[in-house]
Parts: sequence; C-alpha cells; structure tokens
Amino acid sequence: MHDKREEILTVARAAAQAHGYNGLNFRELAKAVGVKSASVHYHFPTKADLGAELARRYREEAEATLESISASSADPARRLRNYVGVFRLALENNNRMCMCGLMAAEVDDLPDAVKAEVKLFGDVNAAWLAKTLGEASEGRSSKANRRRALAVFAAVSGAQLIARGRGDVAVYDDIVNAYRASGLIPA
Amino acid sequence: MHDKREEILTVARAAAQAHGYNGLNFRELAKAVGVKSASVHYHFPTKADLGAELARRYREEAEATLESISASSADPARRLRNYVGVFRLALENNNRMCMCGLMAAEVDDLPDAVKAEVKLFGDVNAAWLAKTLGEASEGRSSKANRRRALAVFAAVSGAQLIARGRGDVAVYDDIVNAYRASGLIPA
DNA sequence: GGATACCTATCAAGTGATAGGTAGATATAT
DNA sequence: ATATATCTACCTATCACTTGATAGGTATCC
Repeated sequence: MHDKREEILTVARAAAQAHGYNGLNFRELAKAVGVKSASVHYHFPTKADLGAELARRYREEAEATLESISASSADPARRLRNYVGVFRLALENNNRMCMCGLMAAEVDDLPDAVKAEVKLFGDVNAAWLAKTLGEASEGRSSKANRRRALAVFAAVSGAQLIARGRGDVAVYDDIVNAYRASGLIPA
Repeated sequence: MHDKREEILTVARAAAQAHGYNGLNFRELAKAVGVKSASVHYHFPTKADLGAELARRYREEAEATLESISASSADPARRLRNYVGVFRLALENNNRMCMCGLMAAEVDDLPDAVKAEVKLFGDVNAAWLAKTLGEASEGRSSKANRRRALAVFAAVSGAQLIARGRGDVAVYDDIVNAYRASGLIPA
C-alpha cells in the first residue's frame, strides 16, 4: 500500500548517508523512485518530516541490528567485532557513512526532531556498548564501562569519518586495529 | 591592502566550521564583512577557489600551531594534552568543529582541490602525532607509532564530532579521558 | 591611464512548498 | 445492485526564494 513511501525512504537514506540532510532534495528523490516532487510532499509534507522519519527508522533498525548481534554469539569480543563490521559496511557501500554520524556534523542545520533522533542513536549505541564491554571486561566498574562505551562509539565514528574522507576502507581497518592494539577495544 | 579579502577568509572559516563547505554562501559572507556578493567573487572567482584557499590556510596554520606546540614543552605527554586542547577550543567556540573534520563528512560534494587539502591536513596531523607519540612511548616501533597516530587523529575527530552533535564540551572531555584510561593516548 | 577594489543589476539553475486537478479504489445510501 | 460520495496516491503548474556567477560601471590611487 505504501510502496512508494517506502521506496522514498530507502533512496533518501542512501542519499543522506552520502550527502547528509542538507544534501537531500525532493526532486532527486522523486526522480529516483519515479514520481514527481509533489508526490514526495504528499508522503512527507515538509523536509523536516522526511528527515525525522528517516532518522527514527534508522535508529529503530540500529536497535534491531544490535539486538541481533547480541543474540549472535555468547562471546562479547566477537560481538564487538561484529559491531565494528557494521560501520565498515557503510564504507563498503560506495564510501557512505553512518547517517547519524554525518548528521552530527550538520547539527546546526537540523530540525529539532532530527537532532533528537541523532542524539538517541548515540544513546542506543552507547548503551549497547556499555553492556557488551561490561561482559568483555572483568575488572572495570559499570561506570567505567559506560564512559568507555561513548568513547568507543566516538572512536569508531571518527575512524569512519577519516577513512571516508580518504575514500579508503583499509584506513578504517588500520585505525580499528590500532584501537585494539591500544586496548580501547578488546582485541 | 587585502583587508576585505582577509576578513572574508576569517568569516568564511567560522562559517565552514559550523556549516561546512556546502553551508558557505557568497551573500551571507558578503553581508558579514560589509560588501556585496560580487565583491566576494572579485577576490575568489568561484566557490571552489574560496574553499581551496580556506582549506590551504587552515592546513598551513595547523602546521604552525603544531610546531608551536612542539616548541612549547619537552614533555611529549604535555604536548599531546595541548593537541587535545586545540580540538576542544573549536567546541568552546560556539560548538564549532575542525573544518577538515567537517569537510571529511562532505567529501562527495567537495571540489578536488579542497579534497586534497583535507587529506593533507590529516597527513600533517598524523605525522606530528607519530613523532610525538614516538617520544612519549619507549617500546613501540616507529611503524606502530605511525599506525597509532592516525588512530589518535580519528579518535579525537570522532570525539569532537559526537560532542558537537550533543552540544556539550563535557562529552568531549569524558571521551578523551576514556581514551587516556584505555591507553590510546598517554595519560 | 591603468590597476585595484568595490558597486548595481541581472541571470539561470535549483530549492522547498502549495494550489488545484484526476483516475481509480473503497465505502455508503438508496 | 447501483448511484453517489469520499479517499488515496498520484499529477501539472507555479510560486517565492536562494544560490553561484557574470557583465559592465565607478571611485580612488599611483
């Protein structure tokens, strides 16, 4: 029933992961899914509506992905490798990056609803990482794990950003391996 | 002689550190320095020219800043604290971020000359970090220090990105301290 | 009188958004 | 069962505004 609406969201996500929120525009989206720009406005009255729905979905699917990683293995170190792999996938996909990481750079130009979702995406990641790091480490307090969680999220986001700037996935791998060598991420 | 030209570059840098290359526009720049947009085109024929000059200067001044940090202390750990402090300054300045970090997010929409400078900025940072990390660490090989250098640059950039997304400098401090606790950066 | 550093005026392209129309499906009333 | 109304998901056409860029003019200084 909502085929086109879904198509719009799919195309918009890919565009946002390459060009950010500011880079989205109704005409290109419309052309890509084979409708007119007025029809995109039918499904998403304003650009802010589109952005908010995009970010909400992105965050929801991230939650699902993280749950599925949690279920995939009893070994927290393995789960963390999977986590790092998810961010790698974006780079493999035409040098894209995490939509929320990119949007964090645009924070000054984001509608409030989008901004809130970007922040929530970070919270979701940090919470998952805190839990998983907790299982991976014997000694650290839960408070220390929570602190480290946001640091790991930031570090992985930064690795993605820099590797993307260089257009080279191998850079991402090198950086992540250096994180492992330093002890920031369990090896 | 080139007062206005310099003013334009100053204002443009501040804008670019908040809104990126795409967020720059000739009319706002002109208004901010008290001229007409055609006069901005007089100094910088195209937006790509402006962007390239902006990025070149930014990189050059970064080199100077890093040299001055190198000269400021014999203690490499102290120099690294200064380095981290430079990225903090951008956040303190109205939640701005490193121009090249922000531009890395826009890499798909950047003129080639700008892209090249963004990459060079990363090289400059990595080289300085490799040297300084080398002095700070006894055991590691120079190859390991070079690897870690880019990781530290990425991690600090990521910390800035995430903290900026949250509009909270304290987040930056927390993340950097977690880097120190993990051993990624000397404490 | 040429160079410099500005200006006015304007263009073409791109943008988000809206008004108003239409074909086809679905629901409702008789 | 059939006529009528409403809803859905699109459309055409257009608006107002922003944006990078250009042509051509002007005042000042050496």
